[in-house]
Amino acid sequence: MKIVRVALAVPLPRLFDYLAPDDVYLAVGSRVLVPFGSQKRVAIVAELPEKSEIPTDKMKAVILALDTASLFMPPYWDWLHWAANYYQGALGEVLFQALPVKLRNGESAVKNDRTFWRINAAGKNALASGELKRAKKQVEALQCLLEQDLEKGNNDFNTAVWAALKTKDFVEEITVEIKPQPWQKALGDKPIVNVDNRLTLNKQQALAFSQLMFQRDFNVWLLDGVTGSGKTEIYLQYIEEILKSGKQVLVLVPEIGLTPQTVRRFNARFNVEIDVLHSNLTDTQRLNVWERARSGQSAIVIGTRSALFTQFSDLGAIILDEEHDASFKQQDGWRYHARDLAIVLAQKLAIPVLMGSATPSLESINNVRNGKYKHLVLSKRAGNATALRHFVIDLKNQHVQNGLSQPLLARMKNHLEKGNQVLLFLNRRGFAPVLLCHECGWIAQCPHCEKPYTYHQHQRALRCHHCGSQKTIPRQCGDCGSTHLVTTGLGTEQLEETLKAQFPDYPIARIDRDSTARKGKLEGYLDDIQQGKSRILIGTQMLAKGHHFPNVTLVALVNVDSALFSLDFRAEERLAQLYMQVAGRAGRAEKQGEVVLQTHYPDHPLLNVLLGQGYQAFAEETLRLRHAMDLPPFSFQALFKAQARHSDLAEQCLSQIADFFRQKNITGLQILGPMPAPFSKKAGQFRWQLLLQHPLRMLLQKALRDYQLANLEKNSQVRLILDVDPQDLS
DNA sequence: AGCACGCCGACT
DNA sequence: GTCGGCGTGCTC
Repeated sequence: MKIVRVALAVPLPRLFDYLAPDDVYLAVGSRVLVPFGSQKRVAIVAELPEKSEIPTDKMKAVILALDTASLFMPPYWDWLHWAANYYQGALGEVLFQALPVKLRNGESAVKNDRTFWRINAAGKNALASGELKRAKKQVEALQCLLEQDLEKGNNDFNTAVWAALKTKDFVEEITVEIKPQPWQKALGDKPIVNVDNRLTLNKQQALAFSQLMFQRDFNVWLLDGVTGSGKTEIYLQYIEEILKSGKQVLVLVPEIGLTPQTVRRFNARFNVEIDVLHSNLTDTQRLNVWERARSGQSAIVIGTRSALFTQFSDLGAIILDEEHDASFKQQDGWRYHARDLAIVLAQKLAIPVLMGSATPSLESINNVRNGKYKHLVLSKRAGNATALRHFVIDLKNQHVQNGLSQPLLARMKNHLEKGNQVLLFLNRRGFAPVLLCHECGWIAQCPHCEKPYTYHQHQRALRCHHCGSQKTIPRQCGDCGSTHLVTTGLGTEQLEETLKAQFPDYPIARIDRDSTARKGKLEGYLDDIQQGKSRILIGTQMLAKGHHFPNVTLVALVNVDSALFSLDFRAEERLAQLYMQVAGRAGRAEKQGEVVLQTHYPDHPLLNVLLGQGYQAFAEETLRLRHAMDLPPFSFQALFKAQARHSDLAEQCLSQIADFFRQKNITGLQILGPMPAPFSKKAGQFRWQLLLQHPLRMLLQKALRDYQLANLEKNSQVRLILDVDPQDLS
């Protein structure tokens, strides 16, 4: 008997040893079925050790080998180990997440046949006789089958429809053997690219393109181009070159960016095999894409964050659009950043990464400065959109109605009466309410940390989220003595109510996570907006990206203050990115566009830099401030989050961890907290957090490894999450 | 993460 | 008497 060390899909930071007969071939990276506790589970062979610490009589035996070879190609295997280590995830969780669901559940990885539904004579008769007219979907399915067979699990009808047709004996299952053929072969005599769709590059684009062509090995390129400057055309022509060299391309886009238009543009340009990984694929379809990329059948794979785990037989480049977008950060399970992981993968594969943004993250701008990334700049806009006018409304001493000032209401009225649409943005990401004086703009601040206190309504208290100190709510402004103190922030529903009362004649669309939770809802709303059925649009971040609304002429950022004084140091950066995107929304067509910002701080220096000098200047100024305060990208962070039914338990758990790091006495390590999380109580759970910060990534990593090795005793009533390089401190 | 074990309240 | 609520502890 030999020993196999396997990884399981459990969040435990260890591997498990099993016995296997000597004559069973088990490759590292292949799957096995093992008994685990009272269940049978799929595991991945991680190592084949000589001996085990576990006594032989305690070890169980592998039930079955599921693969004859590793499911992970060597560079991907190394990369996933690196990722598990860096993001402090359990190897099992990481490896399993990198596989399509069907493979996680133990289904066969090699598919050499495909099963199709085919209509039979009885089905044709049924269709002709109209006997099925009550089962609309079944009729539709049969009609599709008249045209062609449909693959099982890879079509637009659900399993219930097929089950019904099968029992009525109207359809048959046809199994066809398939021989995978590389995409070049599938292409045949057709050219890779439809040349007549290709746009001519302007001087700037051509310069950027020739730089890209000049260095074809591992390089990270930041294509920094304003909206409409033609980033996509560069991507397309770059992809063309990669394809011509016989290699495949991975295209990563933000969640909101994977629209039918994007896919259509790729399909119109290229004749090659393109696979799209979007959120409503079936598990069978996902497995197909995985298999096709791995065996070289697809030339291009387009997808969101998780598409990064597609393996390719011969990948030539990774394109990552909207590099700054928050959706590249996984926010549950093991919390990786797809942009950063893509770069590590590209390095292992010795291929280039091309990422683009109109508003690059400060991390990336800094990486350009220190020479890690190469900068490509597109500053010229292709079209001739009319210049945008912006207005800052000073909220101090204004009559404000649920966050809406009179000048804003007047401006809205004006635009609406001209027949145009109005878009109101509420930026609630990383939101924590702050107490401020409506007359002079004074903010209640912690005297020790010089950071704004967070207003806790139910506790009737102000609390500092840096040092944890607490204070009763003052009745007067600390500066001018006024008693008119207000809290920043309101919700989209509140805003909708107020606007309904103000503008009863204009239909309102509210677009946020809650109102668009159901599938297809967002698309419906967007259609209504396009057709002008909604005149006032209220939205969060979702509405800012990618959509083009030609009749929106007024865009207002209702709630800028909470971003200017957020606990999260990235809030200003996000506001600036939102502002730039929003500015791209208004006035794209012939009509004059206006952007309005409401704030108690019209003189805020960062706001002035952004509005007066643009994003680049804003980024430089903000980087200077981050540098002065040792914040990322000039330091590295890890965030521990604890949740428990009792506040004390969560706090104690983090205190214990904080003590552990304090005892280690690591030079340069800052230990901030434990402090209550900005939303300190959610769904009956109390949330606390502890932030670690170090100027050197390596030393922070070492500290985290020491912590994992120490294996501190933990209370099972506390849920503990570790977020390496957190993007969101709230 | 699952799942079993175990110890208390409200049901036929 | 027992069905099932979820706290606790373990998985090679």
